[in-house]
Amino acid sequence: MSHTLGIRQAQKQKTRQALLDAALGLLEEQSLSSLGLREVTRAVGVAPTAFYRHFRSTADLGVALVEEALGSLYPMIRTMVATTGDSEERIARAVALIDAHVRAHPAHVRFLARERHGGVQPVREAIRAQLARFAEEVRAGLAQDPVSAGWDEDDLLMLAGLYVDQMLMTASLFLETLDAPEEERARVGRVAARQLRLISIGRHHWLD
Amino acid sequence: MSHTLGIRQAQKQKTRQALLDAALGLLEEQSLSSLGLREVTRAVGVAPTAFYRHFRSTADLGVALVEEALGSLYPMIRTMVATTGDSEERIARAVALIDAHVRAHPAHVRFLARERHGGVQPVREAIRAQLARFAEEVRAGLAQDPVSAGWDEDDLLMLAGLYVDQMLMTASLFLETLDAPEEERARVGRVAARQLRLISIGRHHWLD
DNA sequence: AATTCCAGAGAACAGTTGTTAACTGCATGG
DNA sequence: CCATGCAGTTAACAACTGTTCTCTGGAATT
Repeated sequence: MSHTLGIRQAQKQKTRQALLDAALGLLEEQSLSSLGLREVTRAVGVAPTAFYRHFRSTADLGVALVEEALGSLYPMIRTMVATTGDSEERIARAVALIDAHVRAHPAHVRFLARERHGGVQPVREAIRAQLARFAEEVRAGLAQDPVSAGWDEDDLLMLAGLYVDQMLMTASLFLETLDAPEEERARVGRVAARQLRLISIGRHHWLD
Repeated sequence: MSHTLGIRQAQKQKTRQALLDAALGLLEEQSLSSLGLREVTRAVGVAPTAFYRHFRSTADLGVALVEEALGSLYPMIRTMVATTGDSEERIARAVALIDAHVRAHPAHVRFLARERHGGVQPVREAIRAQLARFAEEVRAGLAQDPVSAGWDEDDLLMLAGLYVDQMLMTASLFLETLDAPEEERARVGRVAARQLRLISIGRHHWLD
């Protein structure tokens, strides 16, 4: 399946990845709509015109970053959905997973939170579409759960959307406490767990 | 209390407001971090240097916009908190209020959703601080409700935060359907109502 | 009526931006 | 081994940016 790339294609992909990484770094303190193409190439140490060999524009780069950022998020969602145990265990696991993901890929989380409502339409749309796929995945997972017996398909998707949004909000809060005292970070985790617990309780009594 | 401004101060405030309005308009298709000072003054029809008579920088303008945008949101929150009736009535009222607010002040909602996680730190901080005030207001309202008898103060604030976040998410979704068919907009409203219902159910069984 | 104040104008600055065209050198396929 | 392809370079372009300094006209103060 996997074909060894020629040294030419390999070098190209390496440069492309360097551009993506540099962009993510620069986006720590600005938004995509203010990210300049020259700025990115300068950070990589490559000529401005080289940018065009990989991307049509910075918006195009943004769409590529969506794939990268959500690509790293996808396995986490799968893990969360696949996790077994009672409600309380699953909640604790979920919060811990979010925490770990933010530590592992802070720039990815920042990018998603920032550009989800950001100023570049194609990027917003790409994020929306991918998050909808995630919600669908979560819905499928919820459908397996005996608690969901008798649930409407629409209601399951509604709940899945709530979970996805909540996950992103929590991730963003963890991000803001990345270089705050551990105590603050723990507080954020506790609040997030209780919010998930409240949603879980609502879920159990939905059909009353 | 109210002092009639001299024509000088009046003219100054008029220009300032024109700058704020122009900025909100320009931010429809970009983020604050890419908004140029010249761009804003050009839209108003005033010399670039006039900008400095009102704001130190575009970040400063952003903070002023936070006050404007949240100032228009505040009355809505008060109304929502003050609304009486059973759960179902209050939810319907809340969704209708959000809908009406998005129609009345789309640019304000866009600005908040966009810059809450945006690339300008002082603006993010200003929004965070004001939303915390809103959550406190909601918490105080919830505390009055008999349903909240026996609730922890922390848990009430946790719930208030959930409501505030949910309100902003819903407002942002309504915003995206501003020029979509009415059917789509109604669908968004129904999903938002069901999410609020689920949270409400969780609230009623929290102390079980 | 004379003086001070100050919102806004005008011009100029050094530096930045995206995009074009024509190039170079090296990996690749025939 | 030679011809083609193509990632990355160099140079130049007009347009734009934030910021400074100087100036002006009319409102505010005395």
